Amino acid sequence: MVQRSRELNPCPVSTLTNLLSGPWTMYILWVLSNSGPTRFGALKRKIAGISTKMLTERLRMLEQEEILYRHYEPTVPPQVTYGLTEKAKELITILEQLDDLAQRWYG
Amino acid sequence: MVQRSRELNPCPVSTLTNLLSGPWTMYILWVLSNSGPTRFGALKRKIAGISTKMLTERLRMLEQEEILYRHYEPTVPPQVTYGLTEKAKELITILEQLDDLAQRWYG
DNA sequence: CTGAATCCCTTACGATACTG
DNA sequence: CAGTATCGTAAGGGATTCAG
Repeated sequence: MVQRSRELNPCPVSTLTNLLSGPWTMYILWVLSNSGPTRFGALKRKIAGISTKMLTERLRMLEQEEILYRHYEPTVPPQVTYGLTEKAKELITILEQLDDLAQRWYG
Repeated sequence: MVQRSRELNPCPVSTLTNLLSGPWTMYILWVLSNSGPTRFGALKRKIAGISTKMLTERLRMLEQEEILYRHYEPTVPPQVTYGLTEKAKELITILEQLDDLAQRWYG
């Protein structure tokens, strides 16, 4: 159900939370927020335990929502860099508040 | 992975986002926030499509985190009411911001 | 290096039936 | 009414392999 489409569920909040609810999603945003634009391999290393499949899957999804961008450099070997868009930064602001809360509750 | 325990993952934000990432979780909070304390059956009706199992499961989890409380009234038939705790209200504040965002992005 | 494709196994989840 | 118990299925996600 994580992947309910926007069409099937017209509620805006659901659209957003369904997106964020995916595994690793918030964590990916968090890492990109702290590290700035990051290449695929580096991202995978920073997110210990994530599989290639999961990482690409989540990146595609976030890219599609224009929450992050993908920059492809056709060198050999190719370099692909992911970074947050302006849209993402609004989201990050909110995630930072979640972080504050988490610190107080569990920190 | 949704259910990673607090012990295994010491990061506070992960603890919180793992909790919120569960299916229906945010939606349940949302409904309780809008409706005030609500009985089990009513809750189930308001959250169209959720199964009994899922609902109880999520409720137990949120109760354990003291994000909501469970009030049992031993009448016949028994009445059980769920409501948000003070802790939850901090969370709701943040969820409201997510709502704003969602409205602007998808609304 | 950055993925796409395949296989395979686990578990999450829904449906159903039953209890205090 | 408010759940618990059991079961079966669908699919989510890891490991691995291959490709541009």
